[in-house]
Amino acid sequence: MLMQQERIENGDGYQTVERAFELLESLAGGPRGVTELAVELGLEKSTVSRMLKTLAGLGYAVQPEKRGAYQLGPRVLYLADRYLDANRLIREARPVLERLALEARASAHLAREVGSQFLVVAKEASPELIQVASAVGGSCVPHASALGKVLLAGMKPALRMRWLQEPLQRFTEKTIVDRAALADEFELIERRGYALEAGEEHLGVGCIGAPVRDAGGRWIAALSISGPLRGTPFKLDREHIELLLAHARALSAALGYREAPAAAPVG
Amino acid sequence: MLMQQERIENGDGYQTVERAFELLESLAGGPRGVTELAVELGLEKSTVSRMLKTLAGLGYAVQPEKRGAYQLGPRVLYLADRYLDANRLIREARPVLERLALEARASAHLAREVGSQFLVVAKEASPELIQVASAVGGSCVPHASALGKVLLAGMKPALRMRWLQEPLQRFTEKTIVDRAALADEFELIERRGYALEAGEEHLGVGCIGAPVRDAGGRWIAALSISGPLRGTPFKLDREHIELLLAHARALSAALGYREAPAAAPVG
DNA sequence: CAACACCGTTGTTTATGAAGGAACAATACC
DNA sequence: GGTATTGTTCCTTCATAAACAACGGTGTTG
Repeated sequence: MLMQQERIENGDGYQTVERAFELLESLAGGPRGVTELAVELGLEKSTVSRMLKTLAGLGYAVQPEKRGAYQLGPRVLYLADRYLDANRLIREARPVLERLALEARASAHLAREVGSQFLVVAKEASPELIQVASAVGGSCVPHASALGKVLLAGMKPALRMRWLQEPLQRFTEKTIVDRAALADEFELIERRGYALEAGEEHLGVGCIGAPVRDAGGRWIAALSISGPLRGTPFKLDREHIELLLAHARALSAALGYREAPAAAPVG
Repeated sequence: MLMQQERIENGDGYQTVERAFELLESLAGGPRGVTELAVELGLEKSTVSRMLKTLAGLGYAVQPEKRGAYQLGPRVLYLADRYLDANRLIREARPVLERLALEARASAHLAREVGSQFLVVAKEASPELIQVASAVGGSCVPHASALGKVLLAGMKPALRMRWLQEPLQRFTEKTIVDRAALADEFELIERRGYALEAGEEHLGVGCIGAPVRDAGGRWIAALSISGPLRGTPFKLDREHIELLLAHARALSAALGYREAPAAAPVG
């Protein structure tokens, strides 16, 4: 097969499979025609046509009408359904996210460490018209998002180091790129039990993050609410922090975490 | 590449892609090792190992620990999320299914025609311990399930014929395989507005199906409750039929369907 | 109404990239 | 400490996927 295009990262990994998923993820953006996709991905029309036919045969794509455009097929639901079945965290989180988004009038997200990334594994969009865009399955920045900072703060310092080895990218003037300042930040988050982020990743967008604990008390995931800092009811204030913490505690409880009984008041 | 195994259906379709998805769907059943999968699918260990690495690189599989077994990755959630975004029917159906399953104490399903199949596109498991097994993304039998019969009953007779061309498979002694009897059945379903099925596909399992209508009144999907005919509160009785119909009407209304005003009583 | 432009599909050919087989490195288990 | 089993990596080979061009539709336009 002649590869007229540049093949940069071909260390290993099945080229054909990678292309199939590229195609599928393009389809995820809405119905697409063969020619359109071929141009978008720099492939041959015939390749795309045959690939889509394969995907359609498997149910991961559908072609509503003969000789027409393709779109995502319902078989993707099967995989997701099975994934959720195996992940108690996400299953338990769904209703919590729904209530949280509604009450906070902000977008609610759940993230956790998967492989070597921090990924958003569930979300509920804000009921407000204006909301921050995000996608399930996307990754989040370790040092510049409330979700990432909570996940890092919950790790043993040795593990945390491995996440902060690479240079810390600066997204805005508020991004914390100083390692000493970040260390203080983690200490603060661990002590207070929540993280704040105001424009560190995107200017004008704020986020509050809180840990989700498993039965052993470990911080295994992060729950957050986020939204524009102006124009919606969402604010980085005490009320929203308490609301988030309440729901994070509820989710932790659903996972079997029992809070330590409050210390008896002295005297 | 030497294909020592029989390659029966290789008309077209990318072999590598088909294998990748076979692998993924195997993983959907739970964590699997490389060797295990290789045996299960009749592939070479090396092939499976490389394929899984590719899938892991894309996020569709994960290997929780080095040199360990693989499982499904969170990227599958992304595709499903986008699919749902594009499908108002399923989005609106989810809360309806939840309530319906809880109130009927039975499994609730939503099915529709996709490509050339009737597929379950959403479900909510029964709150009862004993429940019928089913999977989102699976297909349902046109002539022997309540879902299938409702979908067929809602079609124009000409279209319906195309679904019933092949010989009608008999699953149990109750399966309707006589075409005249089936025609009567469709007429009945259309008149009553719901379908009953008792052991036609699996002995001991019953199902009630009702149509979901779009704004134009067309039957675009089928909603159902199903469960064992003994051992749970689920029954094929008037109470459950009315419950299902109420939720099906609610879903239709959410999709913009306005019921015709009841005819004024005569006299 | 014919000519055109566009789309998705389908042959055919070729060398590329995936499959095979075996050896390799880690574990876990006697 | 040996042994069995796991997942990974080499290397060779040829079957397979990519390219390219021609085809058969559909809708549009002069």
